[in-house]
Amino acid sequence: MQMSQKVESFVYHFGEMGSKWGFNRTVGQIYALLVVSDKPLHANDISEALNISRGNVSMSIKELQSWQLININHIPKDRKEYYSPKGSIWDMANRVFEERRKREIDPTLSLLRDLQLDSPADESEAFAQDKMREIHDLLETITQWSAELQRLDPAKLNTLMKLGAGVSKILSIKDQFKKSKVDHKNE
Amino acid sequence: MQMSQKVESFVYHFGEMGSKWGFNRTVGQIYALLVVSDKPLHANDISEALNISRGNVSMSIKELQSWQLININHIPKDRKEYYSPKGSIWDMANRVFEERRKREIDPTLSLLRDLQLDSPADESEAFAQDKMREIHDLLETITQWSAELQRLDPAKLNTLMKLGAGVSKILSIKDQFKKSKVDHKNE
DNA sequence: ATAAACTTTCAATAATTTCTGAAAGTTCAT
DNA sequence: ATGAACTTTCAGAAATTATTGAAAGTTTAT
Repeated sequence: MQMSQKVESFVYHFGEMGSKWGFNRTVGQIYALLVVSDKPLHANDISEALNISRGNVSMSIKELQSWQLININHIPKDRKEYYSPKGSIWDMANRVFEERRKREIDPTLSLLRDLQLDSPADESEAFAQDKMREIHDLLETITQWSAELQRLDPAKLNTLMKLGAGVSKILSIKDQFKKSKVDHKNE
Repeated sequence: MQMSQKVESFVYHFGEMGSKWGFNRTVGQIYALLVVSDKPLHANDISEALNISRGNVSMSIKELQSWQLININHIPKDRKEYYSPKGSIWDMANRVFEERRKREIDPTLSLLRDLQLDSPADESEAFAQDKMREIHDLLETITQWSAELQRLDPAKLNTLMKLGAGVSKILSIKDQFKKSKVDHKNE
């Protein structure tokens, strides 16, 4: 399998970035390749296109499955497994956020909760525990927000953004709304 | 310098997690230590508390500076540099988001823009380019949203969350508001 | 100008992560 | 039950990333 110049740039770039997004280079490349392919690919296609060993493809596919990022398809009369990306691009982003949250935020939240449990032994420990609580609260807020954002469908989100209406604008609309209700009462 | 048991757990955990958040173990540990310390620390304090070489402390401090996460303080009559975390916990989170955006999203956006420039050579390239555009749009939306969120002060954000009002709730308020304006007209 | 008290640099080394490929495992048709 | 066509596993090799510590650099006081 030959990649076009464009696809190649994309795939390699995604490989480099992928490692910053929580999975390794190969996993990133494979996923990128699957996303821009107009048909599902089998392991040998992938191994050949990306010049990586068959074993590596197998491991990476497994990793992608653990992130729930791919589907496995079968073609009648063909014993091979064909892989394709699961869901929309928006779904992908959600999965990645979700998975990262599980791996990176949840354990921290749970540790911080534990460390709050018993009371500080002295002044400096009180200070430390206070900071830990701050971080805990922040992480919890972030977690809640991201859950909210995931609940929104992307079309709605996009329309809002395109209108130039950011969160602050929405918040001010909320204020106006409250105000407007008060005005009603005062009429 | 001796760390209390609690601080030690926190610092080591932060070290492990740090590596997932874009900086390495040592950098994470140092930052965590500075955050929970009630006074600024100098390089030897850090080196001793964390059992890492003096050189490593120097490199890591430099890294933290590049993330704009620490302040350098001086104490009269003392030649040493004393380090402390810069800004609030919320500021820290913003810095980390911001820095990661620069390193992880911006380069991708710029590549994807470039790849859109010339028109597809064939059908399959058209498909690929279309997917790339989708990803581009998504990343742009995320970037805009995160910019908006950063503009909000944390207190406001927190109050909103505590009220149980997520984004979707706010959006529905927005709808009600629009509706209410229409009602006015029809009155 | 010197020396003391620091910080920074960087080549060598250590630790960690990723990748390969041969061998073992699985599934299916006959 | 066998073998063909696949996939998975995993020990060792390769690549990458982090750390040390000695030497060089900087700053300040005298």
